This record gives sequence, C-alpha cells and structure tokens, in this order.
Amino acid sequence: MNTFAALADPVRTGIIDSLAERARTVNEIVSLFDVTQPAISRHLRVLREAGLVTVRPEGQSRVYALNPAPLREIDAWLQRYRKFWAGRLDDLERHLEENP
Amino acid sequence: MNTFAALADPVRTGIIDSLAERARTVNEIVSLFDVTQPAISRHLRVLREAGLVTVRPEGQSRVYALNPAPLREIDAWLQRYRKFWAGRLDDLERHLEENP
DNA sequence: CAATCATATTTGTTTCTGGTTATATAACTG
DNA sequence: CAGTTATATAACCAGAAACAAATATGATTG
Repeated sequence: MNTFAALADPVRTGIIDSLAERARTVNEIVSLFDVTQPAISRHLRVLREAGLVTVRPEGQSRVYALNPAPLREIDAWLQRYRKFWAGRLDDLERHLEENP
Repeated sequence: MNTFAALADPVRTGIIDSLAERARTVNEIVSLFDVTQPAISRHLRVLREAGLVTVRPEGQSRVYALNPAPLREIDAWLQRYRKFWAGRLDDLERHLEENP
C-alpha cells in the first residue's frame, strides 16, 4: 500500500499529527476538525488500512493511536535524498550527478 | 500544494528515484516505465507543479532534474515522529503520551 | 430490553486520476 | 522551408476517491 496516498489529505495528516501527541477517541478527533463524524471515520479507515494507526476498543469508545512504522519507511526512503541538502557540497554533487 | 499527493503515485516516485541518480530527458524517463510518453509528461507536470522537479531545455530536449526542497520539508515534518522509533524508550514514551 | 451514545458502513452522486490516442508546438536538420 | 524529433496538450474514458445523508452496529445504561 501507498503511505503517501494516505498522507495526501490534510485532514489525515492533521489526524496523524494529533495522534503524535497522544492517542484519542474518534469523538475527540472529530472535535478537532470541521468535518462530520462519518467523514472522520472514513479517513480513519484509510489510515488504518495504510497501517498508520491502530484501534483499541475502550468501553464504548474506540481509541486510535499512531503506528509509526510506515513513517519510518518514508524516513528510510528519504535517506537516499539527504545528501541533496547535507552540507555545502550540494552544487558540486548536483553537477556531478548530472554529468556522470 | 501537497507534496504527499504528488508522491502518491508509484510512477512518480519512480521518476523521483531515477532523478536522484542523475537528471534525465523526458525520453530517457519514458524508456524507464511501461507507460506512454503523454502519461509521463503529465506525471512530470504534477511533479513540476509540486516543485519536486525542475526543467531546463537542452537543444531539442528537456532535461528534468530533482528539486529536493519539498522532500526536505517532509524530512522536517518527520522530525516530530522520530522519537517513536528512536531508542528503546519507545514503550515508555508511548505510554506517557497516551496518559498525559 | 428499550433507549442512548459512540462509531462504522451504505448509498447515491460527483469529482479526480491515470491511462490512451490524436494532435499541437517547438527545435533541429538537410 | 519540409521533414523529423522531442515534448506537451487536448479529448475521451474507466475506475477510484470524496462528500453528504441516512442508516446500521455495538456497547452502556436505566
């Protein structure tokens, strides 16, 4: 699955950011955004299917928590690109890459 | 604009990856994927509009190069999440975050 | 068990996306 | 300038995704 697609929506990144603070129930999440509850539930489903969040029933509620694993994969993918902004070799590196 | 949306397509991440090696003409990019040239041109437009690539005419061709700036923003956004996989404090941290 | 609260799913509709083919544009070549 | 090469845009279509409204499910409470 594609983590980037799951993160492509601002409400969904907002949810992720809010879960970085602490786990929250659906109602808590709903109250953070100007979106109806079914819409939030659908966003949560997308995030769940992308493996970015987990759910745990707690009494009547469902508590969503961040699952950082897919973010870690993005972090790993970015590794390849860090050289582009690491240090002042940038211009030289760019030049060498474009003229192998 | 949303960098994640621009990265949500596997062909587009493939293009980005290929440009991490070196800048390439459109035709070179086309030859790397099993899609038609117009499809590639449209993907390139999306990447251009997201600021992920730049173009420079070179004679008859157009050379696309990576612009890492938006990736760097993602890198910065991820900063907030690195604590989740940094060190073995993970479980304790998670617990504290969920029970403030 | 009936009522209620919290959340999820369904439905109908609309919009977006990505692919293709066909065509336009712009630069080079003889 | 006619022909060719490289790339972009247009037009069209099918499938995916999104939104709103209504409804279903599942736990809790009296």
